[in-house]
Amino acid sequence: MRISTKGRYAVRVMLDLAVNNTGEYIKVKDIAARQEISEKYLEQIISVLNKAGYVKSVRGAQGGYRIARDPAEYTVGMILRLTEGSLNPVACLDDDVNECERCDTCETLEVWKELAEAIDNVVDHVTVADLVERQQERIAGSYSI
Amino acid sequence: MRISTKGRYAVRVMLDLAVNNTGEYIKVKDIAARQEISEKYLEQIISVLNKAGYVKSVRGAQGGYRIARDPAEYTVGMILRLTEGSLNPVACLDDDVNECERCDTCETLEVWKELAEAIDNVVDHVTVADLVERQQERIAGSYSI
DNA sequence: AAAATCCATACTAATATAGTATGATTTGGA
DNA sequence: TCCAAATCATACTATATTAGTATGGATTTT
Repeated sequence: MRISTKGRYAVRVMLDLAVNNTGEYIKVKDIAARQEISEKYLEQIISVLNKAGYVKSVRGAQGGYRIARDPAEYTVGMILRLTEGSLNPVACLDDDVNECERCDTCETLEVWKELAEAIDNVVDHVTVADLVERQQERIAGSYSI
Repeated sequence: MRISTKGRYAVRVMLDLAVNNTGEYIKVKDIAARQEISEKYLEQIISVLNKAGYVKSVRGAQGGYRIARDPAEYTVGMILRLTEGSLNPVACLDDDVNECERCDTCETLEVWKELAEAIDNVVDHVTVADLVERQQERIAGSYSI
């Protein structure tokens, strides 16, 4: 029941791009340095975000990435599903995979449904904008100590 | 974010033992047949339940297993944590593993905390007795059609 | 003694994870 | 025009996990 680095890093990339968004394009190298993630691994992850249109890229020197739309439009759930695949705790709940014969009489399936709903309810109600806001609040708070 | 067969089968074993509990000891072979799970794989899983005292065993001919205590005393969460390990979505939340240096300033950690709470809230509030009850209701309902 | 059953451990094939490595392509600037 | 800096694409790898299978020992009833 672990979220892999791929999904977690993707969320951090989106947050990083949102926080550091000035309209300029941001280099993978800079994100990698701030987030302490391997550059090359990050390239692969951000490539997924790029293909999905979550970020915009410019190639060549002075190129980089920026977040495509308003951070409030991206939920953690969207980013995780994109990079991790389904967040359902069992394959029986995935639309495409309905191979299980026992579903009609499977008492545990109901539990996995509740679990899936609980998970969705969290990740689909936190946006990248929320994370930006929380971070700014935390930084503001740390000054007053 | 998938629950493995090990954990899911363990829940089904406990449910099977609860439903079929007559005081007699139940053979792995019978559970495996009802649940359509490999006998040998089931042996490994039930062995974990046995070592934790969730089931009682008797060896030799006419031996088998029975559920140790009242089904209401076993939550799905207990069974999953026993067989799967931590249900936390990230290792940073595990008590023993606190290696991450970034935890103090990690905005995403808060999301994983909320997620962990949501997950716990589901699995810790469904007991094996609940599953037994639901199954009996479903069977009772199917007769009246 | 034989059969049935749990118990213990080793092994394996397939897949996923978390990256590295190599190099091609594009672009701004000297 | 050419170089350096960047994205883009793909292949490779080491490790761990998953989902079992295989082998045989220990125990108990018949």
